[in-house]
Amino acid sequence: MIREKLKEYYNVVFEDELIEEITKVGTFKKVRENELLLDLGDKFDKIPLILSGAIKISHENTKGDEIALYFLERGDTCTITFGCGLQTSKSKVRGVAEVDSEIIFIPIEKLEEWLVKYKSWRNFVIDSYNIRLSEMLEAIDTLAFMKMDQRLYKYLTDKVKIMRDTTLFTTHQEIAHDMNTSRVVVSRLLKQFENDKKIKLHRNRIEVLEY
Amino acid sequence: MIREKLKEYYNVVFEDELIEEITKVGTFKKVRENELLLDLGDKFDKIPLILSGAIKISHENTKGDEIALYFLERGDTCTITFGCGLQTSKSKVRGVAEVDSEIIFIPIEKLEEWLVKYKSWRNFVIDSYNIRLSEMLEAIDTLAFMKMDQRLYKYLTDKVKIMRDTTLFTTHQEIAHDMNTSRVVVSRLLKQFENDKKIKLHRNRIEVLEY
DNA sequence: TTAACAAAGTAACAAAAGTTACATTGCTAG
DNA sequence: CTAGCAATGTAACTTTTGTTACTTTGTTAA
Repeated sequence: MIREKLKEYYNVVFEDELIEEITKVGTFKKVRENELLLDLGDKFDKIPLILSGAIKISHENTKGDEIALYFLERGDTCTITFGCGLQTSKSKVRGVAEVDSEIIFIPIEKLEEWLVKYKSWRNFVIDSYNIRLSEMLEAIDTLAFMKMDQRLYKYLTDKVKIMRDTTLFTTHQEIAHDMNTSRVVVSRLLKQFENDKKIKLHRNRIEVLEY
Repeated sequence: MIREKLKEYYNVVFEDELIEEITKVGTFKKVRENELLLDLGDKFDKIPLILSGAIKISHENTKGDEIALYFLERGDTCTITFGCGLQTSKSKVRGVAEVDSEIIFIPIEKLEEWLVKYKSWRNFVIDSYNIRLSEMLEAIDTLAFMKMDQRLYKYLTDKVKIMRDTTLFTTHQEIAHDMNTSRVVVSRLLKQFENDKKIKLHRNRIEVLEY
């Protein structure tokens, strides 16, 4: 079953031989929407390969404030956890399934072993790291240079792309939480967007008209 | 000469055989304070190994606003440039020598070649990436959760650690630039810190008393 | 010694974001 | 069909940050 899933989603990415190896040692898991995959402080000794769905990665400081960083999608892996299993260091991020998702987990020991054996794995690891660094840079960009209204609009349009649906099922409170601001601020700005005909507001639901 | 430098700074990190390889293909460079090493959009096909000094890595958006991300020090490499040489992607960051520094440059092709051959290189690359991701996370933390006064104080104390000197030779304008805020805001907060006996202000110079 | 200039100080105001408090609305379980 | 409740709307206010404009202070080169 894993073999079929891999061939479906990773056929161009990995060599046949590597797909066989992953089939041997990988474990497949379906996760439900809102399921917690990885919490802060976890010692995570598996490499996740996302087959389908979306995982929201967020970061929390010592005071308990939280901010959403980025989403993992099909073809992604969570490089930020690569450090968790190897050394004594523990996860600094949280991963929650945004929608029902399918994941294959690979034991962390294979990370290095396969770096030696498979060119496609070397590319995958390096690419994954580079993509993740880019995403972090984008998050920094957003925080450093954008005002709240721009950040919020980016949040909405990014989510539309991830969910592949112009209707977002979420609450103002949840958005505020993801952006580390207050519900009132979000409601105020969303109302502005609605007046500007960029979105349409409903209870528990936002239609994004322009994106 | 490179061999001696490497043995001095990277003896525990790299296997002897790898040090020989680096000696063969690496080029040594001394850079002066304020020298630009890597600019936005550059196609950078070298891996830098920092031997001494400090390189300030900063990020600029399309509008020209800039923000300092972190410093590279002895033992560090700039993983964020690993992507620049390989694909068509170009540098999204800028690197400027904060003080006189010594660097060895390695051709980017060696990145993958040595992943296969040397365990110490695999560890170095993975560790470097993980460290960089951590630093990025810290930058996000600072931007998302801290008020300007805390951010500024962190800026000062971080710099004291990097420079190994409690006296910082800088201007309010330069700090404002690094933090993407205005000079007036920085001056105002610094004056507060001085009143709180945390620092002492001079022209072009700040003494950090508590850190 | 002093003109010139960069750096720093500061007041006054504007804009953005956060907070409090309460009203209104829409959904759902009984 | 309605009580209860979570979600949303909104006003009023505070705090933080940014901006403008002008003054004062060191430093340096002529």
